[in-house]
Amino acid sequence: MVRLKDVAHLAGYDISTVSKVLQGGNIRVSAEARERITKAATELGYRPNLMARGLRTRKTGAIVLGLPRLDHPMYPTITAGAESAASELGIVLFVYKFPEDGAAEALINLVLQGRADGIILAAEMANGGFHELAKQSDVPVVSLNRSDDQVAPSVVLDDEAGFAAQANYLADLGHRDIAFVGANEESRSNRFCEQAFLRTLAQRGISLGNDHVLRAEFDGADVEDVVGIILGLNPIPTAVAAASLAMAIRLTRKFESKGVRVPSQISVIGYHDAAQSEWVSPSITTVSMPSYQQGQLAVRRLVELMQGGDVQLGETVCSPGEIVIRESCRSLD
Amino acid sequence: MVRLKDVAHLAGYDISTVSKVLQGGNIRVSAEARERITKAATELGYRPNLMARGLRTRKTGAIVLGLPRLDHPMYPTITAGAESAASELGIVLFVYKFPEDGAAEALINLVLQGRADGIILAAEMANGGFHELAKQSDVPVVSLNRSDDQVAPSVVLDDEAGFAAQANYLADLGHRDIAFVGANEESRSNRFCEQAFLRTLAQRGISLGNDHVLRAEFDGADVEDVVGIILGLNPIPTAVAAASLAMAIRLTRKFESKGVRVPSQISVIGYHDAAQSEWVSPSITTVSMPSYQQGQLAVRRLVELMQGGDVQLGETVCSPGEIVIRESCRSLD
DNA sequence: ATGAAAGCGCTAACAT
DNA sequence: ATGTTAGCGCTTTCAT
Repeated sequence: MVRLKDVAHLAGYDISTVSKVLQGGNIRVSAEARERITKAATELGYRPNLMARGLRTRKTGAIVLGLPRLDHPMYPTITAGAESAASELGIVLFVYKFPEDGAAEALINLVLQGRADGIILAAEMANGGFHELAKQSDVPVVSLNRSDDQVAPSVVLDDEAGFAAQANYLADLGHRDIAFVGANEESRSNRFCEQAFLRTLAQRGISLGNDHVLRAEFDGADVEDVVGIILGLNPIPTAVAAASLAMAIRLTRKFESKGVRVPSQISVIGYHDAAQSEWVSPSITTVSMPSYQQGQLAVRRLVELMQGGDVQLGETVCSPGEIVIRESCRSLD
Repeated sequence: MVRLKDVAHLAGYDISTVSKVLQGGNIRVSAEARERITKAATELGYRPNLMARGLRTRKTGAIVLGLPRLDHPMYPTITAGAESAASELGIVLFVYKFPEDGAAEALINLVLQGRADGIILAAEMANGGFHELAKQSDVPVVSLNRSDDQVAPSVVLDDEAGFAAQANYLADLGHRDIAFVGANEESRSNRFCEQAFLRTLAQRGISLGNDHVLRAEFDGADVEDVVGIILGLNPIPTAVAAASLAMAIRLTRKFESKGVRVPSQISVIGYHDAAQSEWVSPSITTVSMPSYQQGQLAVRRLVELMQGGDVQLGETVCSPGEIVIRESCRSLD
C-alpha cells in the first residue's frame, strides 16, 4: 500500500503539503511542488485510504440506495439514473438489498457506522419506524414515491399526470366504455391512480360505473379473476387501463387465451415501461415514467441535504410520463 | 456519536477491556465486567465506528457484487443468494453497478481504497485486463460463470447438465425433429450449450442438421429472423429449444402471431427461469438454474479466499438445473 | 509556501 | 483480569 508518507518522501515535501495538493483544492502551493507531488503520486500509484480519511473527515463519499428486492421492473432504471448522477458528483453509489427483518436498523447502521453518508430509500418501509429513527440519528434520507407525510424529502413520479395521460390517450382513441384495473398494494401511486384516471375521463365527459373500477396484484398474479369480471360486463368495455406493466401484459395474454383479441376486440394500456413490453405480441402500449430521472434527482437531492443545512421536506416531482405507442391499443374511429 | 471511551466511562472499565468484550470473542474477562460493559453499550446505543476499526484491522467487513447492469433476469436471484450467505457470515453485501469505462479500475479501487474486502464479478470484463490488475494488487476476486482461463476462482452453473436436461426433456416427450437457438453473445454458457445439447440428443439417437442449429440475441431482439428460418424448414420441427428465457418467450409469441400454435404445432422450451415465464400464455416450460445457490457459493468462496492463504483457482460447479414444466411443450405420444 | 503536530476511534501487543 | 500504550493514514490548525 502506498501512503501519503511515501509520496511525500519521493516528492521531497511534507506529508501535509502532499495532502493539500492531492485534494486538488485552491490552496497556495508553488507550481513546482504541485507538479512534483502529482508526478510522484501517479508514479507510485497512490490511492488515498478512505478509512483514514473518513475517520478524520467523518465522510465516506458513498451513498446507499436501499431496496427490498431487485426484481421490481423499475429498479434497474432508477439505479442507472442514480448511478449516473452519483458518478457525476464524484461519489460512489451502492445498492443495498436490505433484510426483511430489522430493515430500518440495518439501513441506518450503514450510515451510523460509517459505511455511507446518506440513504435513498426506494420502498415503503412497513414496520420499524424508519423515519423516526433516521431523524433521531440525524441520518440523511431521501424517499422515493412517498408523499403521505412530511417526514423526509421525497422524489416522486408525477403519477397524477401519468394516469391523466393514460386516460386521455384512450379517450383520444375514441374509447368511451373503459375498465380500470388499479393495484391492490398500498402505495402512493395507488392513491392517485384511480382518482386521476377517473377525474380525467370525467373531464372528457366519460364516467365509469363502479363495476368498471377493479383491483389486482401489482405483478398481475390474479388477473384471471379480473378478466372474468370484465368479460362479464355488458357491454364488454372497449378498453382496459392497468396500473402496472405486468398487469397489462398478463391481462392481454388472458384475454387472448379466452379468445378475445387485443386490440381488435379490446384495447389494453399499461403503466411504466420496460423491455418486456416488446417481448409479447401484441406489444404493449404503455405510459413510460421517467424512472431514470427519478434516480438522478434523488441523488442530487440527497447530496444537497447532506451538504446544505436547511433540510427541506416535501416532494420533488419528476417530469410527466409519455405514452409509448405500440400495438395493444386501437383507435375506435 | 457514542465512542468506546463513553462506554468505558459508564461501565467503569478501560477502553481496551471494553473493546475486547464488545468484539465478543473468547477473551478472559470477569462475568461482571462483561455484563456491565454490554449493558452500558446498549444503554448508550453504542455502534462501532467502522472506519476507525478498519483503519486498524485493514478489513471493512463488506464485499461487493459488481454488475454491469441490473436488468439481466438472473441478477436479482444471484443477488438474493449472495445476500443471504453474506448476512449469515455477518458481512455486508453491496451491489455496485460499475461504469462502462474504467470498470476494472473502479472496481479494484473499491477494495484498494478500503470500501470493501473483496469482489464478486458477475460479468465478463471485455477490456481492461481486470484480472491481471486484481492479481497484481492482491485483490480477492471470485468470478461468476467464467471458466476459459485460470486467472481467478470462479463459480459456474452446470450448463452442460442444464442443456443436457433440456435435450433429454424434449426427447422424452417424443420429439425427434428439433431446432436449437443458441445465443450470439460470446459467453461461457455459449460454448457449452450447443455442444451439450447436441451431444445429448446424439446419445438418444437424434441428430440435428446444421440448418437446425441457429443463433439469436440473448434478449431475443431478433427472433423474427429465426422464426422465419424455422418455419422455412421442411418439415417444420416439432420443438425448439432456446438458450435463454427471453428468446423462448419471444419465439413463442412470434410463432403464435404467425398462426403457428404453441405447443400444439410446435413446442418451445427456454433456459433459466424468472417470473416472466408466467406472464405469458402459454406459460413457458424452461430449465431453472440454481442462481440463488450460485450467489451463495460465490460469497462463501470469496470469504474463504479472503481468509485462507491458499488461493485455489478453478471452478466451483453449482447443482444441476431442473425442468420446470409449464404449458409450452407437449408430448408427441 | 511549507512544515510540525495533534488527533479522529479503534485494536492489539504488552505490561501489570 | 484489567490497563497502558502505540499506532493505523489521513486532515487540518497553527506556526514558521
